[in-house]
Amino acid sequence: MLKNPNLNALKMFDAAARHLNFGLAAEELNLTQGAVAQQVRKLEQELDVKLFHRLARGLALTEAGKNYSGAVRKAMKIIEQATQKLQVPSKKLRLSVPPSLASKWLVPRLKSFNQTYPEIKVEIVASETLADFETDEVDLAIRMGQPPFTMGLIAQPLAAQMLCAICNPDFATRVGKINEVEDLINCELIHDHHSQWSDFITDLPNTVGGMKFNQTALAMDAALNGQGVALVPYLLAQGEIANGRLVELWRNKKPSRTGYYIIRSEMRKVQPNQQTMIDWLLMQAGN
Amino acid sequence: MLKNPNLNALKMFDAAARHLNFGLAAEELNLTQGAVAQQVRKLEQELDVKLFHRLARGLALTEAGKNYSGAVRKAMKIIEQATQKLQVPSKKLRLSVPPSLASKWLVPRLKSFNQTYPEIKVEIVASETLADFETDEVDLAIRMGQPPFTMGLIAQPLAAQMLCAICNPDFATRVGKINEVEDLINCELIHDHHSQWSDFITDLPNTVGGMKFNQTALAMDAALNGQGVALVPYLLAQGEIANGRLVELWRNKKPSRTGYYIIRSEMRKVQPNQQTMIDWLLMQAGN
DNA sequence: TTAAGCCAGTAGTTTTTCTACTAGATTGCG
DNA sequence: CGCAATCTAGTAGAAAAACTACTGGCTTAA
Repeated sequence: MLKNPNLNALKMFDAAARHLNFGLAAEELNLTQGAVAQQVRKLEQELDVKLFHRLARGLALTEAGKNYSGAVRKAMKIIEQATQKLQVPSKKLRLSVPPSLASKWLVPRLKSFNQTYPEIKVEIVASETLADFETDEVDLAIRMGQPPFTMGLIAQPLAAQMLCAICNPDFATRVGKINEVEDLINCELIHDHHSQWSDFITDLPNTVGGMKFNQTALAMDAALNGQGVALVPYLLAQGEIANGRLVELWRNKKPSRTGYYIIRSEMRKVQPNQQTMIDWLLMQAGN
Repeated sequence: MLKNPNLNALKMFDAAARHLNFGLAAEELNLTQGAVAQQVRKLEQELDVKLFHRLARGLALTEAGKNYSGAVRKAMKIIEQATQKLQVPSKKLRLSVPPSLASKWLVPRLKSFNQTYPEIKVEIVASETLADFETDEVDLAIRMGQPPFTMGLIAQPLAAQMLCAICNPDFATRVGKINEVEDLINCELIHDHHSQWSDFITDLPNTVGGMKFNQTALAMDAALNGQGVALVPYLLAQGEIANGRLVELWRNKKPSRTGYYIIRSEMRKVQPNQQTMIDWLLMQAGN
């Protein structure tokens, strides 16, 4: 009662105030003349204020009505604009990526994306988990793993895992040529939190240490630094191998369904921006 | 559809966004939790935008929700304020007065009113007709006449008409003392649009001219100027007679119901401001 | 493990809102 | 002067919406 005008009635008042004619206002709102007249009448009762002079031909705003209509018009405009803005799909694109893929693969290439699509504002969320898909409002994600992922998500392969053993050139000359992965058993092996050495080297002594990192990117940095041999997805090392800063000692060529996947929500349909990003990612990964 | 969110649902969204809790929002709006949740859900469908993250305990605004809520809050505030202002009775008081009464009686005294009641902003509408009571949004009016006035109006006597014949002192000495009104028949008679000389002087020759004005105030001015004798309501001349600038040659002492009345609408009830004005007017008129 | 807090969902009732008309008032035109 | 056009007021009844009262499920805190 105190601060409670019926807002839908207010909208009718606004239309009526603009047209100074219930019929035209009704037309604008896809209603009948009676509906608008009735609502305005009720509004006037509710507020206990006369808003219009009813003339034989049309309406005229009262003093109070004039003041009120100004404010109401302003408020309606704000809502209208905000609503419109809401419905224009945002040009932002939030991408959730594992931290190591972000630093070693995505970020170096992102400049080219920005140059090609300057209108798309990319936001990178470095994250390992998928739980944030909803709450972080991520549009797309890249994850390591193999299908099926959680229910409600759609996965599309980006690149196979293809682990490879890498070290820097100096270290490589020290190791010499190897034939099998097992030959590396006596090198300093650098571990990350996936620590998949044991999948390839049986009888790996627990004691044999080397460093351990919680991120693959850090393991790679250590390898670049000559601190040992790291086992990392080929995708991450590709660049550094090509420019000679890393040497590929071995690569797992066995095909596997495990790999990087582009993940998106089943709920929302793909926006053009998102499709652009997906295409670009696939191209960058060589598909 | 395009620019058509249900505004009442928007109000619920606003409340929910402030409390981040449907239950509390519902309490604020005197509704149940379900009603608010339902409306917000519908609003989200309508806009095709998720506004809240539903968490196990409470709500969190989405990115879109945050933006929208800001705008909506602003709009609601505007409406709230405008509505409040609307319901505070205006401190304005619009008074419709016959032009001559305004210039010769009311305006000279208005200064004292303003000093006594500085918080009341008085607006004078000089007008002869009563038709404007509705469309001009006049709070009170003063009119010459006799009851009953138009239906729907309440009249309260302010002062009797009490016509008097006046001229300036010089002119008065020339005329000399008179016993009856008819003695004035040979003077220059000044007429206004009421032209009531003929009510008192029978056999008034049409030809006898003198000046004619469409406002009593102008007739009075002519009399002040020594251009003749005017017949005006005593109320208007009172001041000038008291200060000696006019001389009263004759006064109609016969009582009559015709006079100045304070008129107000039967519809609206008397506001305190209006009562103040009525009391002040009566006092000024000597009641 | 239980209790409490909070959202989602649903069926059914209550309330509101719309429509379709009719009536009355005023204006403009022939 | 009277007829046609234009508008608003008002009303009853139909249609639509909004609200309540619950139930169920999930999550956190004790």
